[in-house]
Amino acid sequence: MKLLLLDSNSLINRAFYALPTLQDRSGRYTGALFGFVSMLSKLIKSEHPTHIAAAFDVHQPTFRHLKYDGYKAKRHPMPEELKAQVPAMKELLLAMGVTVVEAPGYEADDIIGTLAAKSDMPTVIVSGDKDVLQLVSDKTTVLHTKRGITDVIRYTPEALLEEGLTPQGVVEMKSLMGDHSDNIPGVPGVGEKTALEFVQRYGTIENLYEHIDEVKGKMREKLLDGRQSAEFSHWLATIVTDAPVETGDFSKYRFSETIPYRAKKMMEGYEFKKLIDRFTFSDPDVEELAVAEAKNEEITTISDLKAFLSRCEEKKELAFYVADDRFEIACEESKNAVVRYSYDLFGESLGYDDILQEIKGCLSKKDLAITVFDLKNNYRIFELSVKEAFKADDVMLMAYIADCGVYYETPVDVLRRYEIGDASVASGLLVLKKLLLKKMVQANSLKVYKEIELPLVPVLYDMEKCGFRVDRKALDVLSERYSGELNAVRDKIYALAGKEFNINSPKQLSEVLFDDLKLPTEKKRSTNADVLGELEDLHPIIPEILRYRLLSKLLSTYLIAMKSMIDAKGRIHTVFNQALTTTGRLSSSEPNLQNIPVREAEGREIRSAFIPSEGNVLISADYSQIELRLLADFSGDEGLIESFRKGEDIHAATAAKIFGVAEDQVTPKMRRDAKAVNFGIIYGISDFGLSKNVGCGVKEARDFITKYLDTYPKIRDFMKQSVDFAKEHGYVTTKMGRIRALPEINSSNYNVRSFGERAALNMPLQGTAADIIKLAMINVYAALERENLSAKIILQVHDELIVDCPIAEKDAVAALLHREMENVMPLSVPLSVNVSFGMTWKEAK
DNA sequence: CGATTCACG
DNA sequence: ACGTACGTGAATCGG
Repeated sequence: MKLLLLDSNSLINRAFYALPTLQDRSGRYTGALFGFVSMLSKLIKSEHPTHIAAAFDVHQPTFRHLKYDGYKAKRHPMPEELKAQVPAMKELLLAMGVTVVEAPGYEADDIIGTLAAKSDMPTVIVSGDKDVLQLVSDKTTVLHTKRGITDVIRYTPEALLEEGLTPQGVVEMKSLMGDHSDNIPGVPGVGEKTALEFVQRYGTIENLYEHIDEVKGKMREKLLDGRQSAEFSHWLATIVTDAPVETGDFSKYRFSETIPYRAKKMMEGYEFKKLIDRFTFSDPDVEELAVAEAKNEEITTISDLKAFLSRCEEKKELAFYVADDRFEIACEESKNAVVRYSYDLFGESLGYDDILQEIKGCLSKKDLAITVFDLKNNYRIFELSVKEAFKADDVMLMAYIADCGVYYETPVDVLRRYEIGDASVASGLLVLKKLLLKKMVQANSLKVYKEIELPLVPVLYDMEKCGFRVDRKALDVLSERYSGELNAVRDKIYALAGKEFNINSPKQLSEVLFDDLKLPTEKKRSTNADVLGELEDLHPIIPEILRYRLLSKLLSTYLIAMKSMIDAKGRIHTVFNQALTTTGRLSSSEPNLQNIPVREAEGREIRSAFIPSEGNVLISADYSQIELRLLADFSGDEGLIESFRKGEDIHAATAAKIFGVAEDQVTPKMRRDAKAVNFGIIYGISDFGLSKNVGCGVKEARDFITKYLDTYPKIRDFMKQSVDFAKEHGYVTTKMGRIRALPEINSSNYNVRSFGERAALNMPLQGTAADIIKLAMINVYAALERENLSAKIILQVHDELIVDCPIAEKDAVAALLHREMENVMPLSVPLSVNVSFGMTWKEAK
């Protein structure tokens, strides 16, 4: 959350004088508009405000002005060329979704002062005037446009202090030195230098006059003569914080970086050619759809509800949404039923369960097109068995596929994004369904939704419901063992440091290491394992700290937290988020079962607490090198393809080739380095990143990469083609047509652009792997059912499936997993799956 | 609530 | 001259 407050009059003035006189074809003046919008585009990019208020002056004589005759009267009159642009600016801002705020008789800075005072989010004020510096606080920063429109200085309390001022000091300064442009008189004969001196010494003018005896000579006379003027100036210079503007509900100022399409039309009218590219605009189809705002109809009786639902059945269309306090139902875009529920003990009004049962009755009806947001969660809401899991369109998944890269938590988020009124959610879902289907057809990604995401929903629901059996006692034993050792290690660290401190605090730890113990550091005082690893031999405290970190991580994240999530049946149920990652992977949370330790021995022990159901065995089936195989397929590189076809150890084979030795001459280090390069390629390699990972110089790393790309020349072409495609189209895709938008790829910022280039390489590989395992899950699930096997998929960890399998089915299921997973999609290299068994997850590896 | 750290693929 | 591997979630500290 961030609030951006624009001192619009000041900014539009800056813009006007900073730019030459511009006119569009029809002769309208556009210079100030252009400058203002250009500035705004930069602010949006750099600040990412969630709320914006553009404050404008509305001059009207009020008592505040009348008290001081001549106030503002002397201000330069606004040139005609600028005057005409002010209303045009307001119109354009409104079109862009920026709230324009005015209050008769109040200046823009009074409005800003009020909003800044009342907002409870971080606030950034943008102005060309220095008055607003008095509003600087820990919460509020000021961006002062120094010269032109691009030069800004950011004022925080600290930055202000460096100029020798406090926020209040800004007011005190003005009271003494005055401000010509604002017609604040100040004390005649006192300039900036003197004023600053007094303010630094006395703080306030009030205090200055209390100690006026300390001021000598002519200056004292000037001050005494100007006292009244100083006090009056003080009053004038103080920005008010009680202007009559909306401060109760800041949602009025909400702003979305997706700018309404009609603003684009307006900008085109003003001929802002390049400037337009700096904004993201909403879909042009959307606004015609958005016209129809649905009528809401309150339903209060069970018979009305029944009637509405049977109408839905007639229309063969049903969209619904379950909220905290109500259900919403619709069968057409123009009408939305709202059914509020209450907890009425006498059963006189509609209760949650009554409504739920009524809707539930419709779910199994044939020929009824159901639309919801987050289908899997709706299965849970209706407490459905897996058999009852109904078919429906899921707008959350549609938006995830059609509008990739934007995370939508609620249907309201999607409705807002498409400017569709959020007052009627269920009918809004119908509008969205139509729109998003169209988008997917245009983008060629409908298949991903229909054939991957949607059929995956009941599979995931079943997995979540089933859960993973956990041996609570085994967790207890580990907790005991690790917390005992943790205490011992903690004492050792205290002894070595010579004091007690919070080892969990990176700040305190770095003070102990780099200040108390004087361990060497190159400017970064990070305490992460990489840095500590380099210091390992320099002090005996380092290995203890690493050990402490390891143990406390295991305890807090995997032992204590995990235990609290075991249900009455001794099982843990994760939640798979299907619409979150930018690549198409799933994510797992509450708890995350996709990051249970495996790499280190101690951590791996935790897997021995994960066990099969009674009478079952765990089966793990993981794809071997799936992303590298996809790299081989995508690039068509013969060398890499050949290695996979022959079933070679790919890292060893790579090492042999890039180091030019026979395969039996490959040392472990050579294989390790080759493996790092293989991974690096998948991540969108950089010499620096590789050098850090391998622990060699950047130059050596560069040589590695060159040798690698000479060995597999088509990979070089593939990398270039991927980046070129992304630069041209602004997105990349997987083999199945899943899309990731990559606006970063054409950024003028090197770091942002480089990130885009790496993501352009990585996403098609990681995303296609995600598509493949999702398809495999659907196929495995169907095959298990078809063959009447009662084995259950219980977990997916990106390239691996865990199955809870009756011992009698063990061999059949293993064969099934091989068959379904390896034949999910034909590639120019084989997909290879390793299957292993165990009575604990640790054994099944 | 952001930053840091570390667990996984 | 710049600062870098891709994708996640959870615990913890400290403002």
